[in-house]
Amino acid sequence: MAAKQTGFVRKTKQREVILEVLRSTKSHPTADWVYQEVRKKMPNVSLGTIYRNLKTLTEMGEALELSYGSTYSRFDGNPENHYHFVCENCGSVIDLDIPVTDALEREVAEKTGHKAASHRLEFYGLCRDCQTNDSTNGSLH
Amino acid sequence: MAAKQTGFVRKTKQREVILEVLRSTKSHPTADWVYQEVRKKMPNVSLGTIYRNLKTLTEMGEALELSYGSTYSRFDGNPENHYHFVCENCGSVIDLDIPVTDALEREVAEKTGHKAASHRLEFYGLCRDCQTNDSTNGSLH
DNA sequence: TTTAAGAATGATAGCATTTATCATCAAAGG
DNA sequence: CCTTTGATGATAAATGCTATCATTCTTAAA
Ligand SMILES: [Zn+2]
Ligand SMILES: [Zn+2]
Ligand SMILES: [Zn+2]
Ligand SMILES: [Zn+2]
Repeated sequence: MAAKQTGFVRKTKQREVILEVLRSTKSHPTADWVYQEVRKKMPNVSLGTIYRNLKTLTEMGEALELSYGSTYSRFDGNPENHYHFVCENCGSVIDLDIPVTDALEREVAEKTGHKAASHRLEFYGLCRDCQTNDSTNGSLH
Repeated sequence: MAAKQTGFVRKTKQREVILEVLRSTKSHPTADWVYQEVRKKMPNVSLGTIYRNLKTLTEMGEALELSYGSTYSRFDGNPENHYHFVCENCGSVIDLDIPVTDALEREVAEKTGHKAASHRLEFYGLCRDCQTNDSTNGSLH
């Protein structure tokens, strides 16, 4: 579950491009979206390589894996902890510029005895765009 | 995606037992765990019926669907919003008795313009039990 | 620069969870 | 009792991801 047992991590062109693609967007893309983008630069890349490297990058602390809903993961090229807003109309996942409060973790430790090392906070509702456009149901991409 | 188009929801023995089982535990079980439990009372119940009704119950506001990680969903028989602690050692999901702060949603609306209708907060770390037992890796159930 | 070790890749098969299908059953209302 | 139609059980299928493996490529030592 941690890094490989005896091996080390080699630098590959594939992982480089994958990280490049991941950092080029704020859309918190799925593995398949990354796959399609990477294929534009490396037509022969394998989907398995995408999954493999997204996992490796996450373990290396270069990316975050998000999972809203149970069907698929999204990935985040910004590895620093931050909060997200998930629009229930258009499906977009938006970074929030509000401070990460470690005070919450202390509160949990004090009140419950469970020692939190991290926390995750997400908001669900209507994003700014979907409030003005009164479409009943957005595109969801 | 919402309730069925023209129909209505009938009362069935299956859904009754499923909700009963879901309310009988605080372990935030998976669909398969619910399935095994319901089978003890209704040996011929179908797994499809479990999934179908867990979805229906969630839509009815009688349960919550949680998704930590991307492999499977957990369900919560307590439909009121509350926060969870996920132990990274033993895998258990624990209800937290700390107040739900709607102030966070107001802060998001003020600072970002995105109108949050709900939010979700999870903590990750070592639960109380796993701190005292210095096992390197718990049972994960 | 060559060489050897083994990590990473591409291709593909496999797996686990969830959803769709459909004939049959049964809840609700008259 | 009878009709309507939502719900069920059994099963197939879809989805998202992981495992496998022969081959390729990275790395560091010779
Ligand atoms: Zn939106
Ligand atoms: Zn983000
Ligand atoms: Zn624990
Ligand atoms: Zn709970």
